[in-house]
Amino acid sequence: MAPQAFQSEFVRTLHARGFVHQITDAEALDRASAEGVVTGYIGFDATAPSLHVGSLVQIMMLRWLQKTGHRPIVLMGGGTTKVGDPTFRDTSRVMMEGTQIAANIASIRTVFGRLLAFDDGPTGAIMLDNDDWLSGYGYLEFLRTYGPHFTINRMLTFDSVRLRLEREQPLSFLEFNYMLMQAVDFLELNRRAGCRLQMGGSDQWGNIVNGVELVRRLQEQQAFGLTTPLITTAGGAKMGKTAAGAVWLNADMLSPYDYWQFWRNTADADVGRFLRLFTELELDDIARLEVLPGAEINEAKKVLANHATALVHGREAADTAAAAAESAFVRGEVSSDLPTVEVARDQLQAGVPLPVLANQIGLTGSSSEARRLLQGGGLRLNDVTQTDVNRLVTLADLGPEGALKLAVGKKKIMLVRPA
RNA sequence: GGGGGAAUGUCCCGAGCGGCAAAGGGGGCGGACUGUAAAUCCGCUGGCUAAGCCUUCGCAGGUUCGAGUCCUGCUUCCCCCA
Repeated sequence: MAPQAFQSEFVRTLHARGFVHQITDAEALDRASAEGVVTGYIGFDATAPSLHVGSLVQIMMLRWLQKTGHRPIVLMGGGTTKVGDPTFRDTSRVMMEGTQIAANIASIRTVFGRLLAFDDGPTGAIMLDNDDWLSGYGYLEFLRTYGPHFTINRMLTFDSVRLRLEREQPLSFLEFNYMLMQAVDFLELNRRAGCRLQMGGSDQWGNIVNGVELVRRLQEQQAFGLTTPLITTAGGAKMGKTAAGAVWLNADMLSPYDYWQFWRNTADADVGRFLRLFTELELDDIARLEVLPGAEINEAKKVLANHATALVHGREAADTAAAAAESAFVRGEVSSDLPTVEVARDQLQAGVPLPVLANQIGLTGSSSEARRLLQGGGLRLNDVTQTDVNRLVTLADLGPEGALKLAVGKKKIMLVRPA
């Protein structure tokens, strides 16, 4: 079916913006979306206190779902996280404690408040936790109820299982059951909230299909699955990893400034694709931006950074980050919006070896790393490249604004103030 | 139950006759060149207020001046036989 032929705004939009990898029954989903409100869900792991940009594609789909007149469900995997999703993982995941999981869910929840409209209307978003039903099942009950609907023969054919076995890596029985739990999630959501659509990354296809089938068998109703392509950078790398670690969505784990920088540093070749996926700009505008020649493409990257940051952190934080970047990179000024760390005045009075200070404020991962950077000419104090490992930093290094600027490379910049 | 293999730097893959902070890649970071891009070239890629000290090769012991390397036991995985 050609993209233009889609009747529903929902399917048409996702298609046009590059979200769609596979759909279980595209025509039927399109029809259902054109006829009325479709309730759809995406499951999120609760292994960390924040989601990262790897989940952003999924989040954007929930936004579009709601924007185009349907109802999104955010399903937190409180129950499944106790088991650990083995899908396309080489090694088993560690099991997590309930209290930790609950804390993670609470933290993740804060991000969704800005991204989706949670209200009582027909398209109001809702958030659920699969622990609510999964932990309630008794073993025999679960086996009797759902066991008959799955065959080992079939389960072994799913790539997620097959590849693990082929690579001769262990797959525990616990993990093997993961796909059953995810299928049951879909069923429960169908019963509780009339959910008919599950979306996810392409690696979730097998799990999603299982859910679609379970709903069809037990509810005698057609359900849909939709997966996104794996989003990689033009360099072929999985998206969202930087030296500093994952690109978190929670501001307390990655500052809006760094988040803005992440998008600003997008490779030329990725700009158009990312604008379509991670902003809600009109496609016509994006088409204009992505073909900007040479260095002008940087304007498109700023637009991308502004919009992407505004979505997650708000307009104000995005503007602040953009302004800080402008002053730091374009004018080379010390901006108070740069990440700032306070250091005891006494310490500066006495003098601190530069590598020790760099490590102390978290600019580098270790003082040894700082030393190496220093020797390689990669560390600057107040914009002057330093090479002396024994350089002492003192109060004399403070600038007119009472702060000193430490930078690793061109992009990792921090301010130090005495306290 | 019996026999044979495997586990290496907390990103990954992977070499390693008893002298090892441990070859070589990939990835990442820094530098040069640029446009806060890509490509290319060069450097770095255990920790420590550091000419020194400390910790690393699945786990626990042992032999030795000295163990990733040899011996014993254990754990996990793979293969063959039953």
